[in-house]
Amino acid sequence: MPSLSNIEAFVRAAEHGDFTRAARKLQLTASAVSRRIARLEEELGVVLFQRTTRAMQLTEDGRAFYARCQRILKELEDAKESLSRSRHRPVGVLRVDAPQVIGQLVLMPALPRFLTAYPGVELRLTLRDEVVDPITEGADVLLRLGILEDSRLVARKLGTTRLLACAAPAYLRRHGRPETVADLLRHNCLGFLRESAPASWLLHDGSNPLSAEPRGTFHTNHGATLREATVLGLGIAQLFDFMVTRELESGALVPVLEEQAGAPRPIHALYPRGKHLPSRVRVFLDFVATLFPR
Amino acid sequence: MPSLSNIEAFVRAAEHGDFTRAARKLQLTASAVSRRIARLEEELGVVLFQRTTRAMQLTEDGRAFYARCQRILKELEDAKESLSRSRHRPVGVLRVDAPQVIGQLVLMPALPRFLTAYPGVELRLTLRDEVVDPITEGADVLLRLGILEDSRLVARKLGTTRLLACAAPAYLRRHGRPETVADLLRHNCLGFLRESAPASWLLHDGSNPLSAEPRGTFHTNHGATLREATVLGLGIAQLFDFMVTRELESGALVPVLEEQAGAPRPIHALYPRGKHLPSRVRVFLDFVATLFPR
DNA sequence: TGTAATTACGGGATACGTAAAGATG
DNA sequence: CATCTTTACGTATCCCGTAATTACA
Repeated sequence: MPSLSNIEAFVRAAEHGDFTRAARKLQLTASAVSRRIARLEEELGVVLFQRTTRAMQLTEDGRAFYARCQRILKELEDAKESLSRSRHRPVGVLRVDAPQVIGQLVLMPALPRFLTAYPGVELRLTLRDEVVDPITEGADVLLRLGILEDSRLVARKLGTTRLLACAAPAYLRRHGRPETVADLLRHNCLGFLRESAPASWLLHDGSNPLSAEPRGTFHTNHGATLREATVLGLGIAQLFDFMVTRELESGALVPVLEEQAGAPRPIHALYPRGKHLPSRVRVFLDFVATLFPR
Repeated sequence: MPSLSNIEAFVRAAEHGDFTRAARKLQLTASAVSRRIARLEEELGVVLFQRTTRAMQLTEDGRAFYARCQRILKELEDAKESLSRSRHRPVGVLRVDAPQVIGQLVLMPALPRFLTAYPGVELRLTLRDEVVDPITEGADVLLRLGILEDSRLVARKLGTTRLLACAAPAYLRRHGRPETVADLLRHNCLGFLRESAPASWLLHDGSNPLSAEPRGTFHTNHGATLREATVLGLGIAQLFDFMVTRELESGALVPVLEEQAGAPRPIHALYPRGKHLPSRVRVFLDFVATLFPR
């Protein structure tokens, strides 16, 4: 791999047709430029300049290489330039939209760290589970569970999550522990309300995915509340793993039908395609990427 | 200017998502990779990776920079690759076509140096002054005086030349020295035969270019012979400067009407546009470029 | 607890500037 | 003769590897 500083010396020398002037441009001595080019020639195994002791001109190899190097140097300049635009201290309004459970249970606990690190940022966090048009919503970043196809958006995967059926130990002592999906019919299955109807549980039976309707005595559209109901022993609920990390550790909840749990779903951050991202969006994306285990 | 080795470390690390594996690929230690990336980040003033002590992932800045660097590295690879194809020892038939005077008086004296340097090259040199189609001719390189427009060819400028009116001192003693263009009518002006008619002399009178018909008693289509006729005192002839360097130094010829000499004309080497040049062509182009003073 | 990134340290290679030499227009 | 490239030499810098440290899974 040739060194960039050598290439730079070569390009400047080719431009000026003169090592001495190239050296001035590069804040170096002519001696250094001469040696850089000699090193580059050695590395490439090719003569780049035809020299006399007084002057020099490009060889054909030199011409071909020069044209390419010029482009490469320019592209590198561009790459640096586009980064430098991102070095501003992030400021301004940042609109983030997320599902309630993620917002309340994952985002919120970590937010003080983010807001302290970037005091110039004003975060407007909307939490809701209805699917609305993300663009007309006017959000800068959307967090979404599962797969969302939208060619206007770039999806950055943050991690994966699974729905786990859980229950309180007290509930299981009273009602027994379901061992098959069919057993669920004899249990109080709590559902997450979507469009005012409980959402189906997603499971699988060996090889095939299957869904089961939660026919229990309590349903809510509020994730944290559903979790509390489960902890209190009201029944069995399907909850996202990140919602119950602490409860599983402490034993407040235990998993049920683990082998029949549904497929893992990705968690994505979505943001507009194309144009250069404002700093506040960039740093927020980097921030949320730290919140989900790989 | 960031160092390429740092960029390379960054790209490999981004590809593998892992400093340790990147280090293996690069035949380095993880420590070195870590420091290279740290240096790069410092230079750019930007964080490229989000690290924990056990893992790392790209930041948004890192992603943007990665995409560009990948392209840059690939282009550099290509540039080296195209050079390496030129490292073969030049061999094969090289067809060169040139005007007679250039061939005989400039090329020929230097040819031993070229042919000794590249013993694998078989040079077929055609000398003629008729303008024929250069492509159907099948030449690899054409040397041409003046401007030749042909979009199928690349023109590389080798130098410039001027037509100088010259005469032998003995001739001038006998016939006097012309001081104006009009004086030429009273002199024996020797012409270069083109299409069996003497070519006009190209001069200028102060600001405007003008041509004069050489109405003398000897004309030839053979440059060296025209020069010899002039040295022998037959008359005045317009000769290219490179034809008479030695004669002017030795005093065998002296310039006449120097102020009225025509405009300098470029000397070009022409070769096919596009495709990769064979080594024999490349080295010949570099060789002829040394034959004419800048 | 093991693995992976980081840091401290010492040695060695590398690349610079100064200065002198060589060469060409 | 002046200028530009190259080379010789001494030095300073940079960068690597080894090994110890830290932190996360």
